[in-house]
Amino acid sequence: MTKPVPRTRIQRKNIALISEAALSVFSTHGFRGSTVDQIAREANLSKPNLLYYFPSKEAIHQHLLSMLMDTWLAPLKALQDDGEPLEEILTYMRRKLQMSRDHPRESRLFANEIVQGAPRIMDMLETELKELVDEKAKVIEAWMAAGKLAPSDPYHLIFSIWSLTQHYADFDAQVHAVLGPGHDDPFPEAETYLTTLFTRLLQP
Amino acid sequence: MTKPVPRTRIQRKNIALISEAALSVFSTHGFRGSTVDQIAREANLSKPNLLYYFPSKEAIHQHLLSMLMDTWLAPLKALQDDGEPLEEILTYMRRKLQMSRDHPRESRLFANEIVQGAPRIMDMLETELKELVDEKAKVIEAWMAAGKLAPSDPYHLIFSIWSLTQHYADFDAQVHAVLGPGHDDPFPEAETYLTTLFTRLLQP
DNA sequence: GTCTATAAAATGATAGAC
DNA sequence: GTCTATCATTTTATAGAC
Repeated sequence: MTKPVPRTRIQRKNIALISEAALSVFSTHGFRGSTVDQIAREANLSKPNLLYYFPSKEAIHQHLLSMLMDTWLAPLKALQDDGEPLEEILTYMRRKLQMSRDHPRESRLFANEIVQGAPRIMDMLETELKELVDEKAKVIEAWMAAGKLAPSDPYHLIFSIWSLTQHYADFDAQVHAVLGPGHDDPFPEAETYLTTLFTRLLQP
Repeated sequence: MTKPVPRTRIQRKNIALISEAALSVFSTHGFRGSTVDQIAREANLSKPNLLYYFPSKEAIHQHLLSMLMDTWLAPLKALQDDGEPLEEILTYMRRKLQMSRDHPRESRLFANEIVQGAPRIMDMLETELKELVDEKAKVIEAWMAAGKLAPSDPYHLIFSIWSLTQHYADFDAQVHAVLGPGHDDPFPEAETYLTTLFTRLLQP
């Protein structure tokens, strides 16, 4: 589905250029709403030249999604079995919030795909993502059973961290519309708010 | 932008048919990802017949968005100044969660639009929505100042209710992928989880 | 590797008969 | 009001020169 590993310097450079441009375009307009022309312009390449590196629009999209899946899952992977429970959860939340701030396009790329039923990514959700969440849910459950965290549903706890942190990237347009033009960067306030929220929820 | 008020019975029926079909299609594929043909098929009308009732694809989309904005805002409008503060917030959360369960297409219609930068709806967000949130944020702030709720940021409190409840509609595909095929309806668990969350956060 | 030109299909919208 | 036929444009993708 994706191109073989790039060999030459020029191939690496152009594939990186295309990936960067495609991330901007797909995250803003969704898969169907994006055109190869748009991506080519954004990458400063001609359309046929772009299609020399990827066989189709779908291949670019697939390449992006699988390339970014690791970044997407890294914060949850970093949740440490042997850490201090509440601090581990708060650190996970903060890393996710930081990703929303630093990589909003990546977040919206996945958001677009999932809101539309995840047709091109369902496989990865049912395998990679589910297995990771199952594993970490067990860790959280053990913490709760040991009385180190107040009891609640570990799956919905993870969903709530996703939704609360990704909201500031995915629904950025709405957040800014509601807070108004005079408002500063909402992320510092969000971090304070979410720290309080999870501390009060989880402190035994 | 939208058609004038329908006069005859047949007009009312067909406009309702088209709106229903368009809601399904737009909420699943986004504006650009949807085709007039798809909507027409879903409504059991020919494409020219559909375009007899609406001048363009964009007009159908606009019609839907403004028609549904009231439903979308109703739960927050119902937040009562003179109610018991924690109960009012919990009731608002439950109504939003119920909307995610009963009207997931409406939720995804707005989610698609906002994730893509809200190009066709920004006006409403900056006026109608902002004014309503400003008003209710003041009510919540007054409750906190009076010691009836634990202090926190009222805007981010509202954002958190939106993100947590809409997550179960907008990211439904992911929720089901992670919970697995053997899992029941996640809404009852979600309601329990979110009740605990907001109670622990807000109880003075 | 990159370009111009263009094929082939999809899509939004209209004309005009009934 | 509804249909068939069709136009105009956009869009994905390819051919072939350089």
